[in-house]
Amino acid sequence: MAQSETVERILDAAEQLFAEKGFAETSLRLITSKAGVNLAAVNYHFGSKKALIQAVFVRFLNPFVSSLEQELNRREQAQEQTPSLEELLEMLVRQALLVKPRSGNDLSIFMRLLGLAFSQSQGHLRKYLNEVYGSVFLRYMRLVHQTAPDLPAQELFWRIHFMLGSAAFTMSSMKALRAIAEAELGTHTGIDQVLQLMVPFLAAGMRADSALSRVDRAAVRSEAVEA
Amino acid sequence: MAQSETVERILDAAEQLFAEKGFAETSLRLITSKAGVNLAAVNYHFGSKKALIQAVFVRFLNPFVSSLEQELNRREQAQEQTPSLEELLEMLVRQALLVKPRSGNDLSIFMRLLGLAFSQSQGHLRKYLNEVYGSVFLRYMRLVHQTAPDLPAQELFWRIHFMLGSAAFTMSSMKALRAIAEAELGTHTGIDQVLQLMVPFLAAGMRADSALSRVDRAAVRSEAVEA
DNA sequence: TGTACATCAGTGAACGCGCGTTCACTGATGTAC
DNA sequence: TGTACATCAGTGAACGCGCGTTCACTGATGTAC
Repeated sequence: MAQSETVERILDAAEQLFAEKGFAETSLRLITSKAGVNLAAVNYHFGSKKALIQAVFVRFLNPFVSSLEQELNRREQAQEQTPSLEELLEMLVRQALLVKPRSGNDLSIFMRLLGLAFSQSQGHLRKYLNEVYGSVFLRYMRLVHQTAPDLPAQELFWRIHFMLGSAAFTMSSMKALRAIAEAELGTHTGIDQVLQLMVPFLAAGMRADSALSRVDRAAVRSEAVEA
Repeated sequence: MAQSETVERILDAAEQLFAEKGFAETSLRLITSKAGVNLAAVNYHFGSKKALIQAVFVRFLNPFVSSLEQELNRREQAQEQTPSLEELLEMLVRQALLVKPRSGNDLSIFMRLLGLAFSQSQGHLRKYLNEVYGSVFLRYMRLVHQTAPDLPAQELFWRIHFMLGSAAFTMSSMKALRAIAEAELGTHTGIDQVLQLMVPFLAAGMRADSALSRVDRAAVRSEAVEA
């Protein structure tokens, strides 16, 4: 077998099976038999199952994150005005849709893995992803913060995680939900459409009146009226 | 041991361990040793691990759902006007906070299990919960639909699942997120506060302008102007 | 009142299975002299 | 040009482990006659 075509075959099979069944439920025997390679090859090339999981994520997150980083750089150098929340969310959607399909349903695999990374990750993965991509994530979050400068930090924190939850859950259940929608409503919805539907929902949620500072701002307003 | 105190001890231990580690990662040996009962007792009393998982959910969902059902009945008989979306969401929050604590941190266990039920359920559980609680769920959803009668059915479907995602993710990560918030922001946030923060976020998301019918309604408005 | 039997919660030990990992080995290719 | 050695991708079989489940059994309590 030509120099390490094996590695690619393992990554391809693992990526697809992880997306279908999750990490714990996918055995190395299943991966290697689907890939048509020897069982021991995973530990030979990657060292362990944990390392294989990380390698799968790196392979598909690297293009995504570096393309996101380039867009952030471009915006910074062009000194464009601070993007709106909708623009920021659509930036993510665009990067996601740009991910070059290796096979046909690659986008749905990508979605599901992204969702799993947050909801089913076992600590080691979360820690690893944070080490590798944490700085870009922070940079993006700073821009999100700028779109809601008056929101109390505490409320911003929770709303960001409400958004994250919507996205992670939707993406990890994307395939099933699309099937249900088609069966119950008779409407076929593309993955890109679902992501586009998410943008106004999340943006409106972020823009909702603060539940924490409502009292404060009412006080501020009445002071202004008195003056 | 008095008549089936064993059953309660198993349920208590299982409930807590499932919430801490998830279903697959919690072995029967761990559960029975924490409960101080014999390993074989689980299969004697429940039949299988799957049946134990279902029993755990039934025990804590039954009071929650039947109390929700009573409130729905009460509203229907009093012929109150259709509740607003905020009222509907707060109804859930209230039922959740009402769940009588068996032990100290029972509410956080309840939250986490509810979140896991959606994000980590292995089919058999989802199917079972749908059979048992599906009708109440549908009844509640019909009320949600009434708060947004003009939203296209397709968009309603997806927005409901965006809400579900926010809630499930937040609840299943509640403990970790509250710890992070406390470490990074120095603010202690109660579970009830987090749920209250979620209400305006979700309600605003549901109320956002429809991305699907935007064009249609713009057309309707311009027709009205012309007339 | 006493004896025989049935029921049932609970037990201790073992079973079979699938898992991730390890290990000695092969065979092809490259490198040094 | 030929020989000896090193490197390295890949292999087949086995190892040890923890898992859910099963099974024969115990001992207490209830029931029938």
